[in-house]
Amino acid sequence: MIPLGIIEDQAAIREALCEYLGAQPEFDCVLCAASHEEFMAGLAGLATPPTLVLSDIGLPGRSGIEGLSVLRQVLPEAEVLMLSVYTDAERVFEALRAGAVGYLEKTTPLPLLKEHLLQVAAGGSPMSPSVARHVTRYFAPRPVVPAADNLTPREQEIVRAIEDGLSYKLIAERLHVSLDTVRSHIRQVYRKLQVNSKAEIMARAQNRSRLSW
Amino acid sequence: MIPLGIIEDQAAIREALCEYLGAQPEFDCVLCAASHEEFMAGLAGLATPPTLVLSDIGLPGRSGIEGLSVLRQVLPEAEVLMLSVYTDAERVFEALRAGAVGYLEKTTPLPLLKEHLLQVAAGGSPMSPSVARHVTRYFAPRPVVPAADNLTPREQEIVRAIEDGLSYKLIAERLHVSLDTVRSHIRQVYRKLQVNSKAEIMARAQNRSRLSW
DNA sequence: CGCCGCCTCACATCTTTATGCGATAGCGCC
DNA sequence: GGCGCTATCGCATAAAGATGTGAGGCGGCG
Repeated sequence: MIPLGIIEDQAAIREALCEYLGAQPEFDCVLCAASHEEFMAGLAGLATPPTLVLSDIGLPGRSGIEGLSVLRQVLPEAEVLMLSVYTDAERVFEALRAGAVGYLEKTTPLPLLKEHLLQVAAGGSPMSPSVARHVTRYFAPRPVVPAADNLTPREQEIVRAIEDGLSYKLIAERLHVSLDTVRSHIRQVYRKLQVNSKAEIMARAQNRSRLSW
Repeated sequence: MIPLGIIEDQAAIREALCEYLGAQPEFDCVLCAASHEEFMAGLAGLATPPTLVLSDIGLPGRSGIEGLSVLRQVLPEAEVLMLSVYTDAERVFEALRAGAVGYLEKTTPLPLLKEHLLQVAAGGSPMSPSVARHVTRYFAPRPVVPAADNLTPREQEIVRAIEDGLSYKLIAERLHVSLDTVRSHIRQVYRKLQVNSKAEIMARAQNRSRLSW
C-alpha cells in the first residue's frame, strides 16, 4: 500500500481526491493539506511519510513549484505528480526542473488519475498530451529561428550542444557526424559570434537566460 | 478525415494497424510502407499526403530516426508518432530531437493507439509513461544529492571564475596565484562536485539560474 | 605537539580544444 | 553552367584543460 500525500487548496477537490484515492486498496492517503506550509507541518507527526505526492500548482502562499523544490529536499525519495489547470510551457518546465515526475491536467477523471498514480509508482511519468507537447517542442530542431544571429540551423544545433556542456566527442555522437566536422562548425560559430572558446559560448547562454527566462 | 501514413516492417503488425486504423471514420490510411525508402517513394503518387505518420523505429535500412529527419524535410507539416519496442533514453531523445511529436511503446493496444493518434491531431504529444520518465529525468535537478557545496571559500571563487567563462590563465591572474594552483583547486572542485570539465560546471550554473532567476 | 584541512606550487602526461589550410558534394540561383 | 553557401571530413600544430603524484607553509584543535 503506497503512502500518498495530497496538496490542494480547494476543499471540494481535495476531499474528493482524498476520499476516492484513499478508498482504493493501492493507496493509503496519509496526509491531505491545503497548502505546502500545512503539508510540511503535517509531515512531522507521520510514522510513514508519503512516497507519492499529488500536488496542485496554483496554491495560495508558496506556489506548488516553489514548494516542490523544498519538498524534494525534505522527502528526496518521494515522487511528486503535479496537477494543474494551467498547461503553459513556462509552468510545465518550471515544474519539471523542480523535479516533478509528471504533470496532469486537473480535468483528468479520477479513475484515470488513479491509473496515472500507479504508473508513477511503477517508474512511469504520466503527462497529459498537451503538456507533453511542450516537451517535444523543446527537443525538436528549432523550426528556423530567424532571430538567432546569422547561424545556420546546423550551427545552432552545435551551439545548443555546447550549452548543454557536451564535449566535441559527444557532440559528434549526438549529431552523428565526425569529430572534425564538429570542429569545423565550431570554428565557424566562433567567427560569427566573435568568441574563441566553449566557455564564452556558455557564458553567453548564461547571460541570455537571465534576461529572457 | 485525417490522411494517415504508416511505416512498419513487420507485415503482420503493419497490416493490423492499417486495417484497424483505416476502418476508423477519423482516418484515411493513404500510405502503408515497410521501410522509409518505400514510404518516400510512395509519397510521390499521392494526391493528399499524410499529415499524420505512425512510424516504427527498428527498421531495416534507414532507421526510423534517420528516416524521420528526412521525412520532416519532405513533409514539414506532418506530425510523426514513433512506435517502438525500445524505450531506452538514447533512442527516445534521438527521436525527439529528430522531431517526433510522441513516442509510444509497441505494446499499446489498438484502441488506445487510436486515441493517441487523435490526441496528436488535437495538438497533443502522447508518450508512454516509461518514455516520459526519461524526459522528466532530463529536466530534473541533478540527482537528489549533488554534494551540497562543501566548497571552501577559495574553491567557490574558482567556481565563480569558471562560470564567468575565464581560462585557467585568467583565473590565475584574477586570484593572483599560479596556474598550477588553479589547476589544483579545480581538481578538488571536480572531485567534490562530481564533474570533470569546465563545461559541466557551467552547465550546472545554467540549470541553477533557471531555477532561481 | 602532532594531525588535519586549506592554500600554495611544481612537474609530468594525456586528452580536449582552438585554429589554419584544404577538399568534396549538394543545393539554390541567376 | 558557374557561384555562393552549407555541410561534411581530413590532417596538422599549438594552446588549454584534465589528472596523477608530490610537497612546503600556515592555522586551528584535541
